[in-house]
Amino acid sequence: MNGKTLSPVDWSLVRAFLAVADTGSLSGAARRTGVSQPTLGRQVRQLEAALGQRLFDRQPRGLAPTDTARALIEPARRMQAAMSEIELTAAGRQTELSGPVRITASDMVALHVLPPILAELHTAEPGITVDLVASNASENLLFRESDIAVRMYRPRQLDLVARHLGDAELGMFAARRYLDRAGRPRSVADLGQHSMIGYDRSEEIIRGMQARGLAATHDWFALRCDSHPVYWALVRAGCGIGFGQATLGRADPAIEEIDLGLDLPVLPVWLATHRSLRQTPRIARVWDALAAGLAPWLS
Amino acid sequence: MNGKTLSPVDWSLVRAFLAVADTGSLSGAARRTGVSQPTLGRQVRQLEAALGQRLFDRQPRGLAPTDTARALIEPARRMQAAMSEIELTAAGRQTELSGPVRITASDMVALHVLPPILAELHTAEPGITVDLVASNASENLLFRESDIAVRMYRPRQLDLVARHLGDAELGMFAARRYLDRAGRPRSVADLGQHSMIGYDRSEEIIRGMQARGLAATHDWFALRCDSHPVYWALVRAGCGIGFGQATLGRADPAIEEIDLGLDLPVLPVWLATHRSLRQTPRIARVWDALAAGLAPWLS
DNA sequence: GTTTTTCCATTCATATATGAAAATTACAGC
DNA sequence: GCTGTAATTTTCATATATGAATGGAAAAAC
Repeated sequence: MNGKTLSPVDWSLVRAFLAVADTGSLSGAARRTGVSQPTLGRQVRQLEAALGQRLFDRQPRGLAPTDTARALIEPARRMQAAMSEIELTAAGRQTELSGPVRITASDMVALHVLPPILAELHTAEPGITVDLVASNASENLLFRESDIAVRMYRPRQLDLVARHLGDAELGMFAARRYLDRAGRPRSVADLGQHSMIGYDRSEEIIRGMQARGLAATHDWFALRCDSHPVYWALVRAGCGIGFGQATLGRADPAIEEIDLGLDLPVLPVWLATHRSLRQTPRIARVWDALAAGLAPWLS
Repeated sequence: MNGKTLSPVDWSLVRAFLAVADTGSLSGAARRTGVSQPTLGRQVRQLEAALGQRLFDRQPRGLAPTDTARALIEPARRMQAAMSEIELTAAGRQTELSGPVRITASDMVALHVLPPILAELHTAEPGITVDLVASNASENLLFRESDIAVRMYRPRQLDLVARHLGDAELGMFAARRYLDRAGRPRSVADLGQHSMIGYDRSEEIIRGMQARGLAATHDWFALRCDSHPVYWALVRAGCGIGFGQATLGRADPAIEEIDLGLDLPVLPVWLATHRSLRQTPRIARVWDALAAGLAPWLS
C-alpha cells in the first residue's frame, strides 16, 4: 500500500472520495453522483494507490473512512467549494438567453403548479431548457445542484438571493363525493366522526391540530401517507378530510372546502438562487416567469 | 457556446485549464504537465463547453485567457492548493520505509556529488526509489513537484523545513595539461595572458571578478558555456582556467588548483522539504543520507 | 435458523480518452 | 513575396475507463 509511482493525482478522484465519504458506501455514492458503483470503487482504489494510503475500511455495511481519510475531508471540501465557485462564476457570466436551467421545487408544487407556468415559459423562450427536480430535500444551491429553488421557508444559506413571493394559504378539503356520503362537519367536534387523512412519519398536521386545541394523535387518522401528491389524490378520491393548499382545492370542482373557523397556518413561498446567477439573462428570465406564474396562487 | 447539458464538470479539466493559463500555450502546458498537447486542447474545449464560456482566444502564438478565464484563475488556484494539501497530508502519513522520493538538485550536484550518495542509499534501503531531477529551476515543493531539494540558497517559501548543511567553497582550477602548456599564473595580473572560461548569459563570474578588482568583461573569456557540467568538462579537458567547487577540483587528479589569494565566495548548501513530509520515514531516511553524504563536500 | 436485504468485487463488451504523426494556420524576418 | 517557425487542429490506431450483469458475503429481519 504505497504509491510506487510519483505521477500526479487525478483531481476528479477527489470528487469520488468525497461522495463515498459523505454517503458511507459505494452504492450510496453511486446513487447520489450518477456514476456507477464499480467505477466509484475503482476510483477510490486508484486514489488510495496514488496517495499511498488506505482511505476506507471495507465493511459489509459500507466503507468506513480511515484516520487519513478523515484528515483529507477538509481540504477535499475546499476543493469542492472552489470548483463550485468556478462553475457559478462561469455560469454567472453567460449572456445568452438560452441554455439549461435547473429548478427545484417540492413535489406538490412541481406536480400541480409549475407545469402550466413552464409550458408558457417554453413557448416564449424555446431556447431555455428546464430541468425540474421534484424533491422535498433542499438541493444545495451553493454546489449548483440547482439554479433556482421554490421553497416553503426562508432560505438562510450564505450567498443566496431570495425573494418572498407571498404566502400559500392552507385549507381543509374533502371530495364532494365523500361529504355527500359522510356528511358535512359543522364544528370542530364533528371531525371526530370523520375519516381524517394524515401523514405517516411527519407530525406536522398533528402538531398543528394540537396547537388549535384538538386531541389529535397518530391514531386519529384513518389513512396516512407521506407523499404530498398521493395524499392529495387520496383526498380527491374521497378517502376523507385532509389539508392542502387553498388555491389548489378551490380550483378543483371535485373538492369542497370545509371552513370551521380554524385559523390554519400559511406557508411562505420563496424563490432563491445563487447571487452569481441572479443577473444571468436566462436565470433572470425563468425567475421572472416563476414569480409571475406563482403570484395567482398566493395571497 | 453554451452548456447544453447540466452535467457535473470534470474536476481534472481545471488542472489543464491552469496549466494552459500559466504557460500561455497548449504546447507549453503539455511540456510542463506531461500530458500531450492535443489532449490539453480537447480538455480546454471540453471545459469551455461545460462552463458555457469561452476561456481562451486562440492565437498563433498561443492561447490568451478571456476575462472569464481570468476570473476563474483564482478559485482554480485554490483548488490546486487544496489538492496539494491532500497529497502532502497523505504522503506525510505514510509509515513505510519504502516508496518513491523525488530529489531536486542543480545539475552540477546531481552529476558529480549525488551518484555515490544515492548508490550507498540504495544499497542500504532498496525499498526506496529515487527520482532525481537535475534542474537549476527551483521546483515547487508546495505542489509536490519535488520531495527534497538541494539548493545553493536559503529557501524562503512558506511551510518549508530547511537546513543549512554548510558551505561549498569555490576555487580556481585548470587541467594540469593546460598549465604545463600555458604556464602557471603567479598573480592576478597574469590571468590576462590566459584562456579563461566563462559563462555566456550569466554574469556571475564577471561580477565576482569585478568586485575583486579585475577588469573582466564578457570578452575577457576565451570560451563561454552556460551549462555547469559542460563548463567543468571544458576545464578538465584543458581549455583554460575556470571556477568550480573546491572539493570537486581538489579530488580530481587531472586538475590543479590555482591559488592567487583571491577570496572567492562560498555557496551555502541547503536541504529543504515540505513540513508535512519531514517526519515521513522514507523522506527522513533520504534526508539523513543526503545530509551525511554532502557533509564531506562542505566546509 | 432461514430468508431477505444490502452492500462490494469481478467480468466482459462497449464507449471514451489518449498520443503520435500529419495537416493546417498565422505571423515574423529577410 | 517567400520562407521559417511555432503554434493549433485533425486523423486514426490504441489504451483506458466505464457500466450492466453477475457473483458472493455479511449483517438484519423474520
